[in-house]
Amino acid sequence: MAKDLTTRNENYSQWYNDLVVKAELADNSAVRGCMVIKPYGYAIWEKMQAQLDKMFKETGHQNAYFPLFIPKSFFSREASHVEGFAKECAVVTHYRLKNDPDGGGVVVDPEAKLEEELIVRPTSETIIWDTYRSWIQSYRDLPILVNQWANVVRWEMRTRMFLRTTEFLWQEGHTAHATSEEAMEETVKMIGVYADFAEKHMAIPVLKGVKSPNERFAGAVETFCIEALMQDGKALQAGTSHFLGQNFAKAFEVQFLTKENKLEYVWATSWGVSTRLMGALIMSHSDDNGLVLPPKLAPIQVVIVPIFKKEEQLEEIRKTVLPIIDALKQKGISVKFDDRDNLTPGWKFNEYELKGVPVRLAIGQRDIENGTIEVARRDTLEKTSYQLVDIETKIEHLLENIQDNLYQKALSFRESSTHTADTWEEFLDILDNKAGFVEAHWDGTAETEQRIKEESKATIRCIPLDSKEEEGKCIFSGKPSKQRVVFARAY
RNA sequence: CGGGGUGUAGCGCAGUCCGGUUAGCGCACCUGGUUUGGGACCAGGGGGUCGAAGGUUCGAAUCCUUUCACCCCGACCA
Repeated sequence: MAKDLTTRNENYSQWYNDLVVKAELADNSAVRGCMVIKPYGYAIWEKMQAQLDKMFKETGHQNAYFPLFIPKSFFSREASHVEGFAKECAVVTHYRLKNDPDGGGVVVDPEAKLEEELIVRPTSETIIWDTYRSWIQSYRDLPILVNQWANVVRWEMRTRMFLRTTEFLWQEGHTAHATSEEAMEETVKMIGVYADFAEKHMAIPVLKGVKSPNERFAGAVETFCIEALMQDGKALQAGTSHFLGQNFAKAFEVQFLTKENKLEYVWATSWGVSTRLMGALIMSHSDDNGLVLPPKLAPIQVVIVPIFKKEEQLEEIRKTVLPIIDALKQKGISVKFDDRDNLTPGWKFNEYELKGVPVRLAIGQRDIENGTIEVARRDTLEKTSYQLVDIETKIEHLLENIQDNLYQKALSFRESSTHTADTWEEFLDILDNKAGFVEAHWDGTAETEQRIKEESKATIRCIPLDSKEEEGKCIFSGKPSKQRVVFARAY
């Protein structure tokens, strides 16, 4: 864990930004609130995509693609949906530019005004449900299990790299079902897929739960989420899965004939994760030396740094190392041999630590003579000398060990950062002095939730799926409550 | 939209208060040499409409006016 992360909250944004830039994950761009994802950052995203895509296929889903532009009128079909998104939409009003008659530049051609404005999608429920109407006639057309990889635009007032950008990359699953039960089952299944991905691949423990009505997706009947805890003690919503009921089917008139020849509205779900997961990854594991990547998502899992004085020595190292590289690649491990001669080993060590490469091998004259290689692990920064015999298996196990260790570390951090509060004073004290998750009783009303948010800046992150029934009193109103919910200050 | 800050070489910055040689430093880059087990060193070199526009002045990175962009804090955030 990065030292003093909780005490440097004020500078945490700066620290986070610097890391994103220095590790060459992304840069701010010329466009307000947008960012450039650099090749190294994108390579991590691609690994996430590949794994998620595999998991979607394994659960029976197919990919498809829908338009970027959505006619404005589509948004007004579902009342709470438009209310949720109207404030942050980019709107296309014209389709042409022309030379500025008063100067050298170009201006929007007033002649080219669109009759109906187009909205750059902030999410695709509307355009997809408008399309599904033509795909669905009978129960035999169901279920539809479709996922889209796309970019979306939300004109947020304040942005942060990866966590909240004006344009972001994501996937959005949109499914259509014949029954409520089946749709709910899908919703729960997909939040499970996300939780598995977060824990097994990103090495980030997450709480699975449902959102309070206030925090629900605009247009959803129920929103399931996974919530992760960052090292500064703030929560991050890492993924959501929504049970949409028949809201969108009714809004877009999507009906089907049942076996019994009865006309019924279709049941829907939608679920998504975004490049925000990159932010979660960075903030969960990084330390003062830079990024720490879990082996399963690291574009480079092993880097080999040769230590040499003369070209002949490099040649000798290369001869020793080539079979090792082959053997590692045979095991599906990605290896980089950094034989650049214009940088010193020390420089390279720092560079790869900054970029979070899980395992670093260093080999020089001394090692060649002894038949050894120096192995450094990024998570603990430990250095050990290994015999070259069967090195690929040892590295393979080491990578597994690092993956596991990162998860355990993050888990014990979360556990030690999860507190219970039974009074309002206790609640505020924990938020101000300890941060993290706070388990507390809530009377279940939106009014109380709102007041708590206003007075403490903390929101209900979720009502955990596994939370036990427990009699208690709401920390704010004192009214009776049947279970604890999880509060935190959040991104 | 409020409060604060920053724009000077690819990156990071000094210089601005108090106007005055040819606008400087570190990193990076190029050439040569020595180096290389935790961000090497020496020598030489290239790179700038000082965010933009207007004004004051003999003279503006520096003063005045206007404007743009970005960052941080807040409001906002399925």
